[in-house]
Amino acid sequence: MKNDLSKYKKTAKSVRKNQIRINNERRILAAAVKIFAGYGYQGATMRKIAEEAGLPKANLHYYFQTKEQLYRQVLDGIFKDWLAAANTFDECEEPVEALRGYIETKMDLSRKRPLESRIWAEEILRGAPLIQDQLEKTLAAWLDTRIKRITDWINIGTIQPMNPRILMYMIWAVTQHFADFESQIRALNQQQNLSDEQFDEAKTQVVQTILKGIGALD
Amino acid sequence: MKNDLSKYKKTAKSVRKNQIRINNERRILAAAVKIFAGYGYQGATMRKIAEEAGLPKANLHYYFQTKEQLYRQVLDGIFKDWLAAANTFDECEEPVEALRGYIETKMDLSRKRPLESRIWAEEILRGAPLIQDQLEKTLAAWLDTRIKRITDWINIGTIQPMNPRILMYMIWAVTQHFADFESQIRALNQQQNLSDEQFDEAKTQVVQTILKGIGALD
DNA sequence: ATTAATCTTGACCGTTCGGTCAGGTTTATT
DNA sequence: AATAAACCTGACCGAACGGTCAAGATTAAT
Repeated sequence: MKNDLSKYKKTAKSVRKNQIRINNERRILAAAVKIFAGYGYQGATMRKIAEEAGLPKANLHYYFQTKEQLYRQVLDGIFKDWLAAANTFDECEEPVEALRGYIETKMDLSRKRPLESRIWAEEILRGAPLIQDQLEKTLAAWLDTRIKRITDWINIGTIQPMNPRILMYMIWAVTQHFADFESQIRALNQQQNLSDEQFDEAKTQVVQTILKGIGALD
Repeated sequence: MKNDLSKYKKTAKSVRKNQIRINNERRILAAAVKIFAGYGYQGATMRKIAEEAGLPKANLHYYFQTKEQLYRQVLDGIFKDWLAAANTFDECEEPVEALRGYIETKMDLSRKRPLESRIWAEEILRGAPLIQDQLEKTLAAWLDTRIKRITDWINIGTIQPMNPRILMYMIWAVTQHFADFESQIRALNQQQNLSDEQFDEAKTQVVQTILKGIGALD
């Protein structure tokens, strides 16, 4: 009994971890997102991340053995968010509303989490050295099932014939552009970030243009 | 006379430069494009660029005093290409053909010069620290005049009402995506880069979707 | 043929990087 | 109260970075 109890406690602890550990890992990861997004993987330094987190540099290495491991955990978190947003694609049976919902969710994600979008973009830009597996397996599988859905819509004549894969590329490109190229958009908008109203207008126009462009509207 | 002659020769020389200098600067710039595109500004090292160019590192510093100056010249070259492509927008009076031509030119540029596109994208991603001026002045001016043209088309009813600025963002986003996210597209295409046929299909669909999306087709 | 200008390069320098570690402190367990 | 486990951190390390420089080699001008 004594044995069982201690075993149970040990397991519970290792699963739920210590509160200190939970807190510090969160702080470090949040700081890492900011610094990786602002400077890129190579430009980011453990010193800058430590400063941002308000912790000594050696402490980072206590929780994350190497810079690469810290970066991997940041990427993992981003990928999970990405997949969560991606599943809004399946919430509607009807093509117009399914696509509209997905595009709007992706736009909202770009608006609310631009840093994460930029980290992802830089990783792809560098040839996706650390996430190639995830792209080739998880993302490819996700894309294949959605392509099948779109193909069904085409076959029953709800939307016009086209290559669904290219449609998804277009959606990703446009929605993520508002996060990844934020500094260019700002420079072309009197050095002001898009206001909520401007962003809403963009969101509406993006949805309208794409849906109309594939013959799902009008 | 002797004085005049020597002065003239000096001027001619400094304008046309030496053949050795022309050659080596070209070699170094070509190597720099490859390395900056592959590793990013911070990840690129003068050593790697020197190896790629087949020259000793110290020689790079003879032609380009600092890494930043070399990078600036690379960016300048890219910006010039960008503007040259951008001017195809003005070649046609008619909106459908003007937009089609511009989109196709941008797609071709992504296909033929993906490295340059990626360097540009990374610079924007990092907040455009070195090209903010060019964005706010040259690019903003270019965009404004094209927005006026599109607005005219809207006012005479050739294309439907919308925000031309957002249309341009969408065009940039989609066309550059095929260069900037090439490694993601490859991972989702059985680890193969798009074939010429696949790219042509993408080009056609991008043009069709956007033009139809703004009510310029069908 | 001589001089001047340009080009080339191995060796070197100060700085900063990611990462380590010993030894102290705090927290949890018994 | 005592012991163990987890946490903290200043000081340090080898490697790699951008950049420099002196001295020699090559090319151009007279």
